[in-house]
Amino acid sequence: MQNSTKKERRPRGRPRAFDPQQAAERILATFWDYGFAATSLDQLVAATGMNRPSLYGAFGDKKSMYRAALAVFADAMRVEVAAALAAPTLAGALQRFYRGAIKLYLSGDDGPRGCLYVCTAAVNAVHDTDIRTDIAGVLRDIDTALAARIAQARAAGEIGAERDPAALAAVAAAVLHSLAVRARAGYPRRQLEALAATAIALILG
Amino acid sequence: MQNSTKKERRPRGRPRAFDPQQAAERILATFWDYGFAATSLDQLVAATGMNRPSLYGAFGDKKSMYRAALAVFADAMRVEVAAALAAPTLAGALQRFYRGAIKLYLSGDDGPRGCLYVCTAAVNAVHDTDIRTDIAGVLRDIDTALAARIAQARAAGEIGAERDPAALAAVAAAVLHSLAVRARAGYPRRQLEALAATAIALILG
DNA sequence: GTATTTCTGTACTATTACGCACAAATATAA
DNA sequence: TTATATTTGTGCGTAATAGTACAGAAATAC
Repeated sequence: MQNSTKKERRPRGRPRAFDPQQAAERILATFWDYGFAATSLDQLVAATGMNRPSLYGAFGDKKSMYRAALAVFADAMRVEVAAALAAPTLAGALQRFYRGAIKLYLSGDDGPRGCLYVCTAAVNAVHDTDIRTDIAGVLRDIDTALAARIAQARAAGEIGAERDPAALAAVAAAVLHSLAVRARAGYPRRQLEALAATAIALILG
Repeated sequence: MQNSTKKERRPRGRPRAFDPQQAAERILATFWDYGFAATSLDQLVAATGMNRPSLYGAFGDKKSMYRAALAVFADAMRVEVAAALAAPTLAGALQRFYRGAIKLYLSGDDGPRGCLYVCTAAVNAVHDTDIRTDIAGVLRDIDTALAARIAQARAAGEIGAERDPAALAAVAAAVLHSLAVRARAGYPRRQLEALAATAIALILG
C-alpha cells in the first residue's frame, strides 16, 4: 500500500511533470461529459495538459483511463454518502443524501452531467464485463449503505418495525438513479428536489 | 400524413429492396446494445443488410438514424404503457407496467439492455440539445401517463384523497428508471421484481 | 564526472469512420 | 419504345482515432 501523503524518496528517473491525482480528475471530468466512446485521446491530452505517452504510461490504455475515472468518482461518492448518512436522524440523513446528489448531478460547465455510472458507464455494460461489474459494485454499495442506515433508523424506532430496510433502500437508491437521469435530461432543480422530498416522505411512512 | 397501411400508387423509380420499418428496428437493436458513439455505420449496414447510400437515403446521417431508433422505441413504449395502465385497478396497472418494463429491460441477445433512453441516450444529453430534448420528452410522457392513472385511482378511492398523483408518479417513474439501470448492470430478475413490488406497495400506501 | 533510469514531446503508423460519387439497375410515364 | 425518376451497390476520399517509436531531457546512483 503506497502512501502518497508520506514523503517518499524520489524514484530514479526524470520526475513527472504532472500530478497523477489531478490528471485523473481531469480525465474524469472529460469522460463524465462525453462518455467513453465519444471521448478521444486528443481530448484527454488537452484536458490534462499531458502528452500521449505520459498518459499511456500513467494510466494504460483508454479503457484503463476510463476505469480510473470511475474509481475516482466512486471514491468521492462513497465519502459523500457516508458523511450524509451519518446525520442523526433518518430524515436528515436522506435530506443530505439527496441534496448532495442533486448538487453533484446539476454540476458541470457544459450543462448538468448526472451520474458518471448511471448516465455514461451504463452504455458499455452490455459488451464490457469489467465496466458492468464496476457499475454493479457501486450500485450495490449504495444499496447497502442505505439499507444499513435505514435498519439503524428502524432500530431507533424512527420507522415501523415491520418495514423492510433493504426494500426501502432499493427504492431510495432508485430515486437517486432517477435524479441522475433527470438532471442530465434537463429537469429543473425544483423538480428534482420535489422528487427527493416525496421519496423521503414515502420512506419515512 | 402518409398512411403506410393503405395501398398507394408506386412511386416512379426503382423500388426499395428493404422494409423501412424493419430496417429501423434493426437500427434500434444495434444502437440499443452499443449506444450512439460506439455504433459504426458498418455495423448498421451489417444489421440491416442495406448498403450505405440506401441507409443515408432512407434515414439521413448517423444522428438521424439514432433519433429514428429513439422514435421507434418511444412509440412502442407508449403503446405498452397505455395498455398496461388501462388495467382496472391501480395495483394491477402498476404490476403490468413494471412487469412489461422488466421483460423489456432484460431482453437482448448479448445480455440485458435496459432502456434505450436511460442507458444509452443519456450519454449524449450534455452536448446534444436534440437528444436531450428527446429524452426529456419521453420522461415527461411517462410521468404524465402515470400521474393521470394515479389521479384516476384517487378519484376512484383506491388511494387517499390527500395523496399527490404527480408526486407519486415521479417516484413510480423513478423506479422504472432504476429498473433500466439495474437490469443493464446485471441485477437478477428477482431483485428487479422485488423493487417493483416495494414501489407498488409504497404508492398504494 | 559518468552511467543509469525514467519521463517528455514530437512525429508517425495503421486502422477505422463517416459520408458521398458514380454508374448500373429497375421501376413508372408518355 | 423512349424518357424520367428513384434505388442499388461498388468503391472512394478525407478525416479522425488509438496506440507507439524514438530521441532528447532531467533526475538519481556510483
